Amino acid sequence: MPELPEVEVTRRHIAPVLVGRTVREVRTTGASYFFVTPPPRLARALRGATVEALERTGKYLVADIGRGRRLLLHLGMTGQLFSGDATSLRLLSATARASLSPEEQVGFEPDRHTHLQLAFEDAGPDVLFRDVRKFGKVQLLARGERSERLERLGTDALEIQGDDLFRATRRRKVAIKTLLLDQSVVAGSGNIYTDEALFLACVRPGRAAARVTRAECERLADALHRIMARSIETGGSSISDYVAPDGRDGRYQDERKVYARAGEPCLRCDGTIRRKVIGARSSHYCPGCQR
DNA sequence: ACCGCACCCTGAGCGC
DNA sequence: TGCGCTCAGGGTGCGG
Repeated sequence: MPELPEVEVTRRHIAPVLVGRTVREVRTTGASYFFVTPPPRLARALRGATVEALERTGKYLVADIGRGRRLLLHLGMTGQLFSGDATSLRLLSATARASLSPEEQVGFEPDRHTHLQLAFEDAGPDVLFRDVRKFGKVQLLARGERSERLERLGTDALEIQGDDLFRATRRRKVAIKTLLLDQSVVAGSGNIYTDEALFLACVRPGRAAARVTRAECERLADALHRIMARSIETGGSSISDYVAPDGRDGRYQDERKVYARAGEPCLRCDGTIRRKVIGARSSHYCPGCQR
């Protein structure tokens, strides 16, 4: 489940493989929910284009493909953007994984979940975008075309200040967890890191947003920065499908304190981590430390 | 304006 | 062995 840190790690790995290269050939799967821009039009625009830059905004990757055009990429829940020479068992189904050792899997054969494949004019590796559940998105923006998706986004999670959070929470009855997941408030937040930030800031996820104090908002902003910066350093969390573009797994999942630890002991007090559904998302917290 | 919820999609894991 | 069920939770959009 890629959140800001996974998207940023992806950007840092894939930018050197993408920027400065000219697309020779584009392969796509058929029209679907995944393609905001219909595949034929996307392929026409990308062929011959040179990638000038790759930036991140919230969970979106935005590629400058020249002549004012931009390519928007979102990894959704199961999106994997990687280089054709990557090696990772995580790129395979569990059944295929069970029958192969890491040494046996070299490179990657595009499967039916590989929706976009770019080959380049130089002899270097292809760039592939695979997404099993197709919650990801690919969208071409023409010169000067505005993007509602990008305009909707709030302050980047790495930049957000306690005061921004405090103002956003006033008179809001929703759970603080739900508000933190709102991309128009905190761009780049996701289920794992909001749970971790709420734990670090000692705020219970189900509490009404309006009841969170200014001091707690300060702690939450600080916690988001620290947790996400640390996750980027360690290569992100590889809990289910996430894999870095070089095929390596992240290691942040080893540092998480509450996410997917229901029933296990709290690392700060003698309590037990609990799981509760808030806003249709599972939340993990320590009832002892988080008030 | 705000809130809760259904929906998009596929695969893993479970009970029977 | 396989069927049917639930769960995963990113984002959008709709009805109340």
